[in-house]
Amino acid sequence: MAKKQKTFRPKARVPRGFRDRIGAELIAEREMLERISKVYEAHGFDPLETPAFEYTDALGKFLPDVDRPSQGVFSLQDEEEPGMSLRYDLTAPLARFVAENYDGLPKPFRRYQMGTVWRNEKPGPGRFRQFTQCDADTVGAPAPHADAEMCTLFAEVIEAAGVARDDFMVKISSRMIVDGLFEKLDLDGDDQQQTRLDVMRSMDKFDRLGEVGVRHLLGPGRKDQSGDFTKGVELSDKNIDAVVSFLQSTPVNQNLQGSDVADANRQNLDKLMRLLSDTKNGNAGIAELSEISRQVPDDYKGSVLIDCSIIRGLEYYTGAVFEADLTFEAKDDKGRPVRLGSVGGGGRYDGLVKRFKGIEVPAVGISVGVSRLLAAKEFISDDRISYEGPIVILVLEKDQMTEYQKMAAELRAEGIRAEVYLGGSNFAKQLKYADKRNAPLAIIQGSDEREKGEVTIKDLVLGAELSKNIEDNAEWREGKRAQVSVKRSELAAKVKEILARRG
RNA sequence: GCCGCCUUAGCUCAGUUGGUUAGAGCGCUUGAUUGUGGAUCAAGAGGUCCCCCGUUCAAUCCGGGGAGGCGGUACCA
Repeated sequence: MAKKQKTFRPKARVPRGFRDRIGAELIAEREMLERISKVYEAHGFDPLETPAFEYTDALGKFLPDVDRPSQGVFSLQDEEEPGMSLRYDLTAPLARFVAENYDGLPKPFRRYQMGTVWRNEKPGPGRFRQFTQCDADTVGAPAPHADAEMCTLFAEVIEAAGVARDDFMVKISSRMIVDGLFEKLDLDGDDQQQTRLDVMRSMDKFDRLGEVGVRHLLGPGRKDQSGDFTKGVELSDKNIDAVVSFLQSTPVNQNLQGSDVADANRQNLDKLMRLLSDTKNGNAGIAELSEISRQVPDDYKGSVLIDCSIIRGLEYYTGAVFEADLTFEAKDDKGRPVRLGSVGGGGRYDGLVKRFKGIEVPAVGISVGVSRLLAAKEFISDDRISYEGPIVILVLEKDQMTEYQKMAAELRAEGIRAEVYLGGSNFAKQLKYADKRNAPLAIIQGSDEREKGEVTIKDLVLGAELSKNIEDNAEWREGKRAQVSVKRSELAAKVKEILARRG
């Protein structure tokens, strides 16, 4: 009783949190990366490539931690010690590279790097487990000059990526002034590390949860709309007031531009002075922020805003922190407002190389989230990113294949994408194929044309335009206005002309 | 990780108060309009009703578990 053997068919599916990308999206990303790296190179940064894998112990200062075993990192299960993991950012590999090659590198060492990173986290909308980052860092240069350059660089890069200057803002703050705040609140004891972390986490949510939400988090705790409860930090009312007041140094939801930014920065620094001038860290932080913003070139002063609610990388950054935010309003397909938010971050991390070398090496850098920028650009320009397919040369007579290939070669020689139809279908199907490929033109040579020494060039874009006003099939077929016949020898020149006419 | 909602054709969704052949629109395939995309017309393909277990004479529908998706929240170097 031979039962039919069931053949195993794996389910064809992309792994959770990952995605396939094709055509237009890849081309758009490639162009954006090219423009970004041009800016980095113009500033003197050299390209660097490091492998996708690093030894796990090189990856981060939280890894492999006891209480959080490799959380968020894809690791190989292997006998090998210390084991390898996919990099989750480009900064840790940079620190490793600098430590490994320290003696031979020019100092300061300035490199940019674009590459894929992986994070083993729960995916969300616009949030994937594999994505591209584009970083620039200066290693071995102290504040504030290098920090000021990073602010300018950030603005230049985002502008180069295609976002208008009024549509984004580089926000800066400093970990030192937050430390100043902790001094002021008597939270600077060695035994209060955890409290400081919790307070910073709460502060980081200011833009999303607002004053009320943050007050709950700092106090008794907060219940979200699904009924889930987040434990609070249980600060005193007086301290909560102080933290909130600190966060509100910069007015939120107010689109500042140009000289307004300079005013806001001045007011902000004044306020910080009143609040924190009697603290050691606060003073140092204020001086540094003030100097950084002073050193930003006039041209970009309107794009660099001091904003104390910027927190970022809790245990990571030691000085300035940056964040690039999009400031324009966007709506999704259903007309609901969309929070576009941050398209990049960065800051000063003076402790990273120390993990490897034991010596303090000051470093500062930025990281641009390329996919976020791409998504944002789709909101800016309403028309979807689309690109033209190749010109398709139809095959009407199979024995003329060599001739068709010759036509394609002639077009390619002029720098025009062209391909000969390689399927097995009839005329109408071939045109349908060309249509689906988004081909601008189709090249037609059947026996009629061949005998006259001609080719027909059909303008598919114009044809689609004309068809809108035609209901009748006979008229649609007869009215061959969207095509011209030219001498065979003039093919390439004529195609070029038609494409140029359209722009 | 935690909380809530959802899962029926390639896509968007109907539907079955538990019953034999599960539907629509769009898309797709084929054909007609004698060598022209669109429109029109005709025909057709496509489903383990997310998966597993249970209740039942009978489960796409009820119960339990799991997976995936969406939203919120936590973490985010």
